[in-house]
Amino acid sequence: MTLQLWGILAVVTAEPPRWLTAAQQNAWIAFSGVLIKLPYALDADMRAKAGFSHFEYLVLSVLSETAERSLPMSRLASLTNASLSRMSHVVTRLEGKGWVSRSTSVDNRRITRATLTDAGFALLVEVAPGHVDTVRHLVFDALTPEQQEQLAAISAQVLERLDPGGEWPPHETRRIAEP
Amino acid sequence: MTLQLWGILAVVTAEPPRWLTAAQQNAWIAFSGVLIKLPYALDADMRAKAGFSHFEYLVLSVLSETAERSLPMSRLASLTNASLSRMSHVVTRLEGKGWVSRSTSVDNRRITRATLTDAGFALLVEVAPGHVDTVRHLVFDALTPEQQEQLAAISAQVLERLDPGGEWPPHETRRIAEP
DNA sequence: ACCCCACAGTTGAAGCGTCAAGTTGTTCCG
DNA sequence: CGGAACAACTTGACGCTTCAACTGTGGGGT
Repeated sequence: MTLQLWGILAVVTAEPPRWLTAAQQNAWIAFSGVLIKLPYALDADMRAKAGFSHFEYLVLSVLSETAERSLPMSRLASLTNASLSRMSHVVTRLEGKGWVSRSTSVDNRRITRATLTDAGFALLVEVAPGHVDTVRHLVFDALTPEQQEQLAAISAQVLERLDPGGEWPPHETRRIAEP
Repeated sequence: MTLQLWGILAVVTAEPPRWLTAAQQNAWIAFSGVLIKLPYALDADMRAKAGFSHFEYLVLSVLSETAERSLPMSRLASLTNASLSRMSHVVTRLEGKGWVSRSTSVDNRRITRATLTDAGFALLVEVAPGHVDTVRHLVFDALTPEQQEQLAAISAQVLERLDPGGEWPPHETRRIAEP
């Protein structure tokens, strides 16, 4: 097992500025390992099984859960924690592969809706169970039911710290007010 | 708070292939939010405070913890969970900024050692306390001591799943044996 | 000695995400 | 009703990571 020294500087400066406790250091070393490896593993799994990224899967998946299988770009972006710009690029790619189509909304022509095509939906049905298996295998099978609940609670509390109001995608273009 | 529907396909296929329980879904939705937002937050914090990425900080930090403030490239890569290629590029950049220097080892000329310069070390001393503050603020201050230990245990168990033997960087170039 | 192969690292192109700057379209408001 | 402000996107360039190929070195075998 490769040791992971994790952003904790061994040199203790003169005035210790509220350092981490030993227990916290242990927790942090292990946790940050998970933060790196788990997303990588999920992505690699997706690419191997389906030939596209975990994020693309997520986008298709979110679309599939809506009634019309379609969403405005900005809603899709915020649901997947992505910037609008990123979503635009991703949808362009997905469009190229024929899994999603774009269309401007009739009632508000600023809005572009991304819609899951039948091909995209079929793909998803094929791939989803395997992905769920992977998640279960990598995460939940390693944990007791109590730990699963602990994880939920811990995650919720940390999320609240990360994103108190709930607004996420680091704010997009905002025109500067000229004096 | 934006709801995050998380890779869980609403359409239940004919034969449910061992789905996730409701509790597991809750845990997964929250946890995957953390998986996305926390790395982003750490990186953003680092860029704002120091002008470089969290990963670069990590590299400098790991070097600073060694006796000689230097490591072979491959060791540095595996300690930071990076590929050798990535590390090579990163060290090139860090070298350009004057924080790290490269030198080929005398006893084994295949080996390149990356060494933290005095400037790099000074930088680290300046930046580290603020980073630790951020980690504590975003993670540990949100948790009770018991939860901190739970997080450590959960992380360790998941890590073992992700990386049973401990070998990580998804294997680099391996020359193909011709028949 | 010689050859083969594994090891350690580098390099360049391709892919994806971010950032800043556009383009339309809509609303607010005097 | 006319323009300023803003909202919803798109686009292009740039930076970082990965991937595949490449260079150079160090052991073994035979």
